[in-house]
Amino acid sequence: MNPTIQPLRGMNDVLPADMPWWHFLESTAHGLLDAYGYQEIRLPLLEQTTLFKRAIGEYTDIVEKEMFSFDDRDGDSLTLRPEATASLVRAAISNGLLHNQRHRLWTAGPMFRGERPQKGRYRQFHQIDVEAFGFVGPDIDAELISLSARLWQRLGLSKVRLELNSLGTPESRLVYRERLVEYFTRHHALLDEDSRRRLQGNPLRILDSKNPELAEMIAAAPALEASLGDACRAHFDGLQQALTDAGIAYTVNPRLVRGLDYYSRTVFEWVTDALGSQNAVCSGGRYDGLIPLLGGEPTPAIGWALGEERIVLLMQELGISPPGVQPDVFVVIVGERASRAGLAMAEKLRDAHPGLKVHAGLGGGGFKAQFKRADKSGATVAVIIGDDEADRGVAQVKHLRMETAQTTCAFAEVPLQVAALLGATDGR
RNA sequence: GUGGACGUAGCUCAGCUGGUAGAGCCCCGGAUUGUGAUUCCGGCCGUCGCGGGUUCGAGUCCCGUCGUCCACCCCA
Repeated sequence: MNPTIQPLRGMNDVLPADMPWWHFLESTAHGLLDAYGYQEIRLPLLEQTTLFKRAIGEYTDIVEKEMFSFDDRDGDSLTLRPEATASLVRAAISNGLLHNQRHRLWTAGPMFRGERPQKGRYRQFHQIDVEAFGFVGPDIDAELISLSARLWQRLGLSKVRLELNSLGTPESRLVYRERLVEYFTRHHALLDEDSRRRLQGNPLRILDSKNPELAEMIAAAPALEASLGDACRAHFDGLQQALTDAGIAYTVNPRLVRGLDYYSRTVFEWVTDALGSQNAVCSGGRYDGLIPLLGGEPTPAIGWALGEERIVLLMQELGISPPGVQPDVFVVIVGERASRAGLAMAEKLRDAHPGLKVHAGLGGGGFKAQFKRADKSGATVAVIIGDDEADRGVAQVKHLRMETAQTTCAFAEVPLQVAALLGATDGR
């Protein structure tokens, strides 16, 4: 045997056993987005490296050390997208979607970041990403958050809570940033190593520190809220009012700052305590300034992204079982002559009832083995064909979940009998 | 990127101070030769992540490497 090949670090196979949760999440989200009037857009996985440098910020960790970048044959630097927003904005600009227009868009797929893997944090991970362009007011902020809240509700997800903050405008943030740097510089002796590093690059992130020794000093730091302008203040108030109207609970977390540079005003995060340290399952915010940065007409914009792996993990953690995918019918096939008749019967059932889930008991085995498989498959009804039946042109039809007699039917009668038994179960 | 734990059958794991691998589950077959549970019997499955070193001898010790997990960092 040849040596086996290990998968790449942080790159996972999503196995059949987990797919029901993925489908549940994706189909629920898809349905909800449709219902809210959001349109799907599909984007390339590769973009010019410049896009992310400009959008996310040249000096963020993501761009500095986590991107999968490489040169193509022409020497151009390409990057596997580390997030969707930049690509989506680029696509909107490339296709002229931003000329005095409004758009509600969503996309889903894999993202790539070269981080050290951990549970709920992978190098290839999947996001569902929702963005709205051209809406100024806090109403769209509230709609987007309501949409996410409704998604949790539909998925049966508890143990998530909403945290909210406003970062103000880039200008006011700059002023605040200076005050913060001034404050932390004054307390430089108290800062840990990480925070000293952050003081250079992204001082706002110090507010987010998990180090309990810094808690007291951080709590006394100037509050971002105080440097909010009137317009931002009103926007934030409007959002909170709308959320209260919608009955969505939230807490304002003044220390909630985002890792990406492009956010302004509203930022929010759905967090959980159930997944260890990777506690953010969905986060987003407003980024009114990003589009001109990428060469588009100034357009207000807001969006969020959820991590599919984290949601799936959380659903499993909470014991949420997705809708089953059990077959309706299992065709028990035993014997040489039964083999042909069995296959034909499975097809006949599919012809007669297009939506019917039919598993054919291929692969041989005796009656005992076939019935074990039928039982394990979760099928409701078994259609049984042995050599005996094949010779006589009949099949046995048996309900596997109810104590009723097994009946013998001519081949032609089988679809009807099957439908009758399924009807007895769930009113189909 | 930093610190730590770990990597033995498809899965969960055992294997003490080094002497050439075990259990349970799963799967397959059988228990009056055509029917799903339980029980019982039998069977299949591993180059002990990979590479090197020490040793008469390594799953067991050492080094390297790849991967997983946890915390930090970062973030979905």
